[in-house]
Amino acid sequence: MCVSTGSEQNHRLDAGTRKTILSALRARDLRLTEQREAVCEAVFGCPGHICAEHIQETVAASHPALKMNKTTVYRTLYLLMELGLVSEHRCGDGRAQYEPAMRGHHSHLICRGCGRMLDMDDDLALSIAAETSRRHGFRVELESYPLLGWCPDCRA
Amino acid sequence: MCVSTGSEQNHRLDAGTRKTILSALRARDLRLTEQREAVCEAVFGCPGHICAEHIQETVAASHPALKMNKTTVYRTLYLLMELGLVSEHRCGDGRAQYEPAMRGHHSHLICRGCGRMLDMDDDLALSIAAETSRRHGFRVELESYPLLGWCPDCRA
DNA sequence: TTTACTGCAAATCTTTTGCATCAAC
DNA sequence: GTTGATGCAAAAGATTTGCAGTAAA
Repeated sequence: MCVSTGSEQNHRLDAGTRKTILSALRARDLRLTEQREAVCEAVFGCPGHICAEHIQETVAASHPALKMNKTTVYRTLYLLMELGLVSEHRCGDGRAQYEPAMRGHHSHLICRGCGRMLDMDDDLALSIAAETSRRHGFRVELESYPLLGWCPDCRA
Repeated sequence: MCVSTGSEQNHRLDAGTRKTILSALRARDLRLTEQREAVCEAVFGCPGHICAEHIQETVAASHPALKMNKTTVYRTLYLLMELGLVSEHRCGDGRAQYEPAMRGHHSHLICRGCGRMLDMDDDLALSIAAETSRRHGFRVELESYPLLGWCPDCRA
């Protein structure tokens, strides 16, 4: 199952995001090809998480003329992770989920019922992180990995 | 990588656990074969979580004469889950982890560095759930969805 | 003209399934 | 003897890798 928390948005990358990606690539003498840009559009344009297969489908829909092999999707995701631009979430059914690494500095709650993504209070997130660190020495990455559960509407 | 959080204990099943398993099987007209008993010994004798491959290794070590196919391990685990005796956690690297279901509904921390799965203090998990509910009306499912981050060893 | 990037196919790795055989009640 | 359980091999599904060809600087 691919988790996407709303309608698809296959627009272009916004200028700031594109510039960030471009300079991260340039710093390593790497290139921003059409395929890479299309993968970025899919990942950065998705409001929630997106899996490799869904990325390929999204690109196929928004760039019908562009050849896009599944291997290229995986290689691009790996590269974006190395660059620190995208984070990977391997959980649940065998499919990894991807999302922008810098998506907000706030944490999210994702409802398993309606798929809605809620923003968590920053100080709640901070206190969870602080307490987990204090007790276990473990640094949770709440910004990258949302808490899943049930929203008030779906708790019924 | 198989995650096991302590030394191996390949004893027999304790009488109470064995009886629970036996009656769950009998209630469905199923049998407690040597293979099934050996898988149960591995899972219930492991202080932490154990993966399918590690179960097979454990059984091979403790029951050298017993034939034990990987398929049987998976089928037995599936059965034990159906019976509600074992729970499965698919997270981190592609390998599912198993543990006795009645070992409490505790929550986990998964390290993005080494893939290790740590148990979270129950009262920490409870207080996170309570606070998230109080502030957002959101019921987090920490038992099913672990927190990801970095363990003490990998924080360096 | 060098070096990166892509597509294709094949390989991996974990888990599942089909089927014939075996064993428990 | 039924019916359930196992082993083996092969399939399935997601991801990775090898390699030759393509394209960007």
